[in-house]
Amino acid sequence: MAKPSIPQGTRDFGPDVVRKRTYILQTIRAVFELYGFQPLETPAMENLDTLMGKYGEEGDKLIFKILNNGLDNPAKEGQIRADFEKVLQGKNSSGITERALKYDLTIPFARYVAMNHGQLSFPFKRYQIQPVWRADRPQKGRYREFYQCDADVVGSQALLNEVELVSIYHEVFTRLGLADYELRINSRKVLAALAEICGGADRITDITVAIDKLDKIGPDKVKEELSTRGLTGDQISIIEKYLNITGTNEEILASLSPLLGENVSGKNGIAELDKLAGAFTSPDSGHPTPGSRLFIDPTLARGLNYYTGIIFEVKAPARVKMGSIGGGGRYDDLTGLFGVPGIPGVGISFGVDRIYDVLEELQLFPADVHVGTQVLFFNLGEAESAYAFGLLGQLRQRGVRGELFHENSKFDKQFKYAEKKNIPFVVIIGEKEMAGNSCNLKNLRTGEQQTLSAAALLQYTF
RNA sequence: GUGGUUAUAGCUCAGUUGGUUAGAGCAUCAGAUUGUGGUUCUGAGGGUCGCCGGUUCGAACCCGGUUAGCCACCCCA
Repeated sequence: MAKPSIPQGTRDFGPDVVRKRTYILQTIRAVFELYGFQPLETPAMENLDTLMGKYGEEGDKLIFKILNNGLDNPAKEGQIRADFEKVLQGKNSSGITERALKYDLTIPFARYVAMNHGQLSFPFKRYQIQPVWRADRPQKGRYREFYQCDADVVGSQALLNEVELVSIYHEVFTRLGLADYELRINSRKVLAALAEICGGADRITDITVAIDKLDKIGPDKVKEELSTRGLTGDQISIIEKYLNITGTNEEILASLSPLLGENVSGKNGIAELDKLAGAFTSPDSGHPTPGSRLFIDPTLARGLNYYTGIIFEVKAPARVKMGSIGGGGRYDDLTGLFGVPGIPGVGISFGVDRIYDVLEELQLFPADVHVGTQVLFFNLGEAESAYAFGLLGQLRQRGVRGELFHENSKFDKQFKYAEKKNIPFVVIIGEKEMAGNSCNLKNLRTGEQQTLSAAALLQYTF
């Protein structure tokens, strides 16, 4: 038997890692609940045609497809060979594969809303915490199986939703100790206006793909790329002006207006950005005030082309080298893809695995995430352990997490077990203590030891 | 999907131009220590050098392939 292994880009999570991940997930879940979102889960796999074509050309390639069963059925051999020929030509492949692992949580959610819109009361606010899969090559901060935590509101056009989602981001990252995260916002309407002015609405993808790379490749390379994508010198010089816009949020908006304000879409986009950023400038509203962490970034584009309004992207603090740890945006008509038009929505996503890596690197996990067992009873022999076992049972009834060491081993070994499991207290009961109905309680963090009566132990606050 | 790089004990890593029986630290186990660990000392176990093939009298080392990790590109959380 060959050495066992797991598929590329997947991971096992040991006890310590699960505890830390749970800490992150619980923090996010608690904030979602705090804002009135309700849980939803969807299957690991979807029908392939639910997913195909929703994530752009690149996205389609990254969908994990599931092979149909029964391909080795001799009776169907001819048909299957013909189907496989189609696959080789990149055509319809339902004879070979018709299911796939889900690629994100937003499209399955849209599919769910489209299927159940008759039963849902709108606006419907749902959160979803589940793994997704991408057939990407693994590297830093990139896995083939990873968790997303999404919160979406559908059935409402109000900008108040965007405001609340910004508050959620702020609340979560503050609770996680990542107070110096950066939340960048932009509007697809502004980008659409830019495209309309520079060669037409259908150029929006060419333009956004190029300008999104600004901070990575620099302005000259961006101009180069725009040129190879067929934009004229005049158009590029408008985009150059657009890219040169910097400053505070107010300054950026003031510079955008003369450039795009004549365009209806541009005007709307600018007004929405203004309203959203302005919602957090009043210090005594009682709500989280992420004003200082909220940056309008005209170069933010985001790849998913179903976004139509405000778009979000969260960047880890600059002191760690990690890309985006969250993102989202408004989409006018996601369920329209599934035959139910007219349901607008807006949502955000947290990338738990990347957040984990960031917290690890910055050592921001609280020390007590590792505490499982609170108290360990030493095993000093048959009679002693039977006595200890009784006390342990009573403590457990009080909700104290405890264990009795499984064997009468050397102290050394029992201490090391406690240390390894990060158990803060041990109880040592020998012949003497048993006879006196007492016990020794040792705090391993401080090294202090006290002798208590059995009754006092049962009342002790661990 | 493209490119670079790495793979030696449970972990972190040495290993000379290719040369006899592949090493260290930590960890584990046993003992010094019969009821108070983390210090110290002594000893022990543990490796088909990622996998497959080739060159060679001889391969951990050179060559080809393959798998996996890491990194970058594309793209993205």
